[in-house]
Amino acid sequence: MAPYWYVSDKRELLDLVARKLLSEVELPEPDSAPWDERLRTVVTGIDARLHDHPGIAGVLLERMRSTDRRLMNGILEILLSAGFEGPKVFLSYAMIHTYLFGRYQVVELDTPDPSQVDPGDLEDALATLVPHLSGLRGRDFFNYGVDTIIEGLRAQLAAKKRPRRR
Amino acid sequence: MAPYWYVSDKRELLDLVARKLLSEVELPEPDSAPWDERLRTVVTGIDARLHDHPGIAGVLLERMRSTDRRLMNGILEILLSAGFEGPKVFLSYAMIHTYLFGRYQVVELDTPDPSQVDPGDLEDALATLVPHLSGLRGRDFFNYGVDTIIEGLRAQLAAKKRPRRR
DNA sequence: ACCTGAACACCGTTCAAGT
DNA sequence: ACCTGAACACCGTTCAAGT
Repeated sequence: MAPYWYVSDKRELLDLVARKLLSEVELPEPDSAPWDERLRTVVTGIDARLHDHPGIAGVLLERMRSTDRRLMNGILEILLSAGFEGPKVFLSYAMIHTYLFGRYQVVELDTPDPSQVDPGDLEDALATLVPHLSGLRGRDFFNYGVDTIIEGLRAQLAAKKRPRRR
Repeated sequence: MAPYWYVSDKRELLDLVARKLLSEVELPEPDSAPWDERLRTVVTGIDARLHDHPGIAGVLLERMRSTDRRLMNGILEILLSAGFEGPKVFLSYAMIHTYLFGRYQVVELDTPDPSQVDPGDLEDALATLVPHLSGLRGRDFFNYGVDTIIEGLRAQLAAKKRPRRR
């Protein structure tokens, strides 16, 4: 019961834990590398911390506010240095935030036992793809997701400078 | 208490609700439009449903399994038609899944009242950006996120065919 | 076969009482 | 100032009893 003297809520307690956890993540020096590499570095650092304490990801996903201010600033600055402006900086941040912390809410998809799946069902895309699933690890999902987001952001930057395609 | 006769768990009950909800989402005809447009259509359809019942998003985020099989297949087929192969199909699906359902876990970021933020703090990227935040709506986050993911996926497809850059 | 009501375990929170 | 223990409300689940 003692914590209740310091904190008014369980939520608030978890916020503190979350902040503490993220405060240990290092931010790369501003000019140490191009923006995409720096972004990958921070995001990987965060992910490493979450890996050890996956329960905390939920707290962070829910409330951007409880994200360590220093870290959030660090990411915003990387995005600014990439060339994002105004609202785009936030839109980009929110996307990264959602993916990064949302990941840990997804229970490592329990593979439907390949032998259980009816392989005759060719209509069923899932069934025919199941064999590929067993080789995938959490790391693969993370790397692919981060790659895709970075490429997507790069495209957004390019779109700003050229005539729209859409 | 009656539900407990049909279902062994609260979780299982919510799974059924989630499936029912997604079963109402329409899938575009396979050749009706290019893959990216079709993807945007499904994803927007899902989002519309979630918008009315945001509580369900959490269930879907947690367990890919409880996603309506028909819908998941529909998305996998769109990805296949885009040119993704083997594991990449899943990696791409997982990314979309995480973002789409994760979104609803993020409480609409409570803007730190602009007048509260110290504007003198120029070190603080967040503080200087706050003015841009007030104009942003949930729709904006969604559209930007989906755009970015689609562009990211397009880049992944292109990377497959050309020599690697990384 | 299906529903109801009472009971139980569990957990977040409060509060009075301790030191 | 800070901690402890008992009490309470709330919720998921069980189970015996109803129809």
